[in-house]
Amino acid sequence: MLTGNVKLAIVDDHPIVLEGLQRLIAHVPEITMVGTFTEGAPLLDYIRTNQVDILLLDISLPGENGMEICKEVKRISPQTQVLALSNHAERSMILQMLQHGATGYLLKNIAPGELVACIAEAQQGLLTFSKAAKEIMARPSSVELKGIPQLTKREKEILHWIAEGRTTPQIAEQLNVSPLTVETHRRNLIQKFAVPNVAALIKVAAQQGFI
Amino acid sequence: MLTGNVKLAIVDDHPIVLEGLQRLIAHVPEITMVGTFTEGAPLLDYIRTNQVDILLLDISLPGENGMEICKEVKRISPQTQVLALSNHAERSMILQMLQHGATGYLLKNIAPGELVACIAEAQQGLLTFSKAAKEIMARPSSVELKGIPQLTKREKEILHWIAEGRTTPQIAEQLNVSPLTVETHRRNLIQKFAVPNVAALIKVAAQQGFI
DNA sequence: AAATTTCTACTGGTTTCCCGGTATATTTAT
DNA sequence: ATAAATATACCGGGAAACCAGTAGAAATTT
Repeated sequence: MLTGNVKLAIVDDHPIVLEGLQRLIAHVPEITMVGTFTEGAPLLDYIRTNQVDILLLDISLPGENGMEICKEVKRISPQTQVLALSNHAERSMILQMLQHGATGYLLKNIAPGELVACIAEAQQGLLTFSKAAKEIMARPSSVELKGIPQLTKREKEILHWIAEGRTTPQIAEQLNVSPLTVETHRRNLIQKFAVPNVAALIKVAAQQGFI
Repeated sequence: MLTGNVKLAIVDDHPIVLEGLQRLIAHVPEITMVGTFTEGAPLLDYIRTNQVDILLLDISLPGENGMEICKEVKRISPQTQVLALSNHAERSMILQMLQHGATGYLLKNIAPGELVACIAEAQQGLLTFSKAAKEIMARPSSVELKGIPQLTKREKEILHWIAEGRTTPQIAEQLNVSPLTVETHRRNLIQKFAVPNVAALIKVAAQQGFI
């Protein structure tokens, strides 16, 4: 599966994990470990001047944000494929990492053989997941789907325009109704989502896929 | 790969596609086609009273929103695995469908054999993609990653609290600074994202992964 | 050391939002 | 047919957001 030589880098704050991965990779001639890092900043420095094909990125570094690092990596070096490596077994976390440009998500309980297979897939420019991650993705948690309010057609319409940045008077004009009507809908939206204002409304509505 | 009997339903507005899929599935004894639909509403009625294991859902139905249908299906019948079937070859579209509870994404140029393999994977409760979709997901478009403003630490902090629904005075108190300072940061955020107000700010910031 | 960026803070004014209510047609569902 | 949900609209008032500026202190970068 692996072709040519893969330059691999790893970021993880646990030295043991770095050790283990290094030993593991040593057995695979097609993979060259070009760098191991325990923090984000040195990694970002490294990729500015060196080629890294695949990055295994622990996204739960203390005091840092794995997503930010991922985004920055892709900004500096778009051809680097980032594989998130994490204990976080939550659907929303996986989706967020993908949104930040990750090309795959591996749970830390991954088997060595599976890891190599995933690296190979990533090298070929393919999305890849560990099996456990695939299982999580196929099981939308009931928490995620619960508590999602039912919106009427009109409410969805108005929600959309609010998210676009239109004010109440502007929306009213657009829909040919009274601003007071639009305001009522807006208030109903805020109530249905149980949030204090539009800012929070847009946040939760976006999270729940309404926008 | 396929075990037992899979109850499959399809939604697609092109009769030809329905025909073709039906023919294709007829060759696979483990899959039973329990329903074909050209609109969302009849499908939703059907799943309210009948078991469907896997749903192939065309997400570009005229006058309907595939995401809404997907979300509704998962609400009514969480055990139904929804495979999005589409021509839309965009990363953001795929992510949105996953966010709405889909368990996989297949591009319409999928090979018959691959389709059956994907159905089998979905049946096992695993996330699944057609190969073309995997390729798209591994190539975050530069457009997506470009045009993303650089935010300072303070701005990120304030953005976060705005999204939580806090008002300017509340944030000021929390951070022990003047409300006027918070307002300045807020205005800088609105300017950096080139949006008219906080509602739009939260929308684009959420889309770009800041929230 | 100098330049740039970031964080801080202000004045004064307009618009919009948000809250407490109430209320009547029109659909939609039972 | 009757009940429930939806879309429409209003009043009054206080709080917050938004606009157009200016500007010094602190931290960072060059």
